[in-house]
Amino acid sequence: MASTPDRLSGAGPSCAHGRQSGSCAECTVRLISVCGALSLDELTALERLNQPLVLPPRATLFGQDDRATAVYNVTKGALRLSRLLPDGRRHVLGFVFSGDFLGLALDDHFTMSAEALTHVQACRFDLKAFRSLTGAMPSLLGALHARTSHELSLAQDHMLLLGRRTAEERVASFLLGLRERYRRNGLTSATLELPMTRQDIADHLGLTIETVSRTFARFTRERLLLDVPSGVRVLAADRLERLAGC
Amino acid sequence: MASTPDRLSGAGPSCAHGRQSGSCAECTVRLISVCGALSLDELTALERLNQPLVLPPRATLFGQDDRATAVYNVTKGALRLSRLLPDGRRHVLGFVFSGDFLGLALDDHFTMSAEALTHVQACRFDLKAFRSLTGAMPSLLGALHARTSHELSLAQDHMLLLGRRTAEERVASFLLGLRERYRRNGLTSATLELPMTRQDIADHLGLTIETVSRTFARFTRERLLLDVPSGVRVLAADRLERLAGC
DNA sequence: CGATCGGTTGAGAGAGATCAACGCAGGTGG
DNA sequence: CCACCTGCGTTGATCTCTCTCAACCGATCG
Repeated sequence: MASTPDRLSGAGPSCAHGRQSGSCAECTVRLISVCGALSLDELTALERLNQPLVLPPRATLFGQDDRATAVYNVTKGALRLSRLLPDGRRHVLGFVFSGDFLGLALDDHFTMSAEALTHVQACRFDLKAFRSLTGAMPSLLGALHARTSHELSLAQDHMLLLGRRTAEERVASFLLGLRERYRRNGLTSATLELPMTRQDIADHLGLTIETVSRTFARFTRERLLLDVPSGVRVLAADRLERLAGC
Repeated sequence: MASTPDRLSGAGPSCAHGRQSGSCAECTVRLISVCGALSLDELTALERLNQPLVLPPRATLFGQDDRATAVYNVTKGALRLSRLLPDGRRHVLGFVFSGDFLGLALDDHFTMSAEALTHVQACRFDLKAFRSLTGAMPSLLGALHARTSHELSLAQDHMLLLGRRTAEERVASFLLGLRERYRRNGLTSATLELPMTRQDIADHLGLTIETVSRTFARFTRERLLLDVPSGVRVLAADRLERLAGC
């Protein structure tokens, strides 16, 4: 089946997605991104700093403990944010999609790595230049702060999930959260693309790959999900919501 | 249960408490707080907004879903930040001590409640006034952003703990984290005050009260800790660190 | 065609949850 | 002063959900 909008941006023939060819003002992700907080003048200033980049799947945008020299705005594709422990255990902090901003580090060093799950397009901004820009643009700083606060809130939700929820609730909640996110980004398809592996999901939900696999299998067996290539289709969102437990 | 023994008692500005006698410039927690980012002039402007308040133990500073009308800077005591789920499960997001700033909400509504564990003193700032102040003071906004970013980073650490660590590692890591925190606040005693209950710790670490109690008992049995009134004394920080696993 | 990777499934084990009993301190009221 | 209650913590016995270990499948690739 030829699925509807394939990934997160239109992929139209005009190739006007992302920022590769058009200007920031025409950017498809502008309104859902931090850039949306800027005036046209400010946008132009920001645009001068933009160094467009593309990444193939599996490429690393930045690594844990790397020196932070830039911030990024993703315009196409998906990335995985993860932390590795000395003993090999891994935690996937989350996934990053079109319109998401990333790269803010505490003390000029990243505490996580970002790896492309798909073909990725992003705007790169040199950190120093970006810093001086935020200094001159309170609205940009405000937008960044709002975004960070929002992420903190999401992190708190996730802590509750990790600390108090069963495997079933975690997977259901993950799927619904992803759906909601795609929806906010303009993708309303019932088919959930899952660019990440089962292992990624497991490391995100604090489970093992086997438990994730079994839970997906059970959901499919119980007609909550339908397996489709490169993702799943949600058949019974209401029942899934009940399972997720709020 | 949601019974609140003492609701935030009206603390008149004339009362001799809060950060009362001294000025912000002399405040003991200034240097470890957001106020540290301000110039003296800015500090004076902030100080005019300050409504000092005190809370007895068990009092609620603000409740989950309350309308956010103020932000706070804790100058004395400890509070617990928690979220309650419809089904009764609770998650303790963390604990707040002297020098900590709290009250930032996403959309003017809190997503958590804050309850005093001890006698608490805090500076209250009306949200509207505080907002207009941050608008005029980029340095304050920057300090807030830095703080939120730091909290996000802590939340990410905690996610890893909740998702991938054993009960023993969680408790050890909790104790060391608390010790480090006290230390940064100038408290170097080997005795760790534990103003929170075992249940609070359990809800913070994603464990049950029984598991927390058993783990404390094991640590005591193995001479890692010594029970003292209202806390513990760390006897073997090195071994505790090994148990915490980085 | 073997090798590798991602995913699935089964059997058994174990860490932590659950259920239950009990101890102790502080408060309250007779 | 004692009886009673409540909140907090500890400890024991048992259960169960998830992990661990292992085998296997299909797709992809050099």
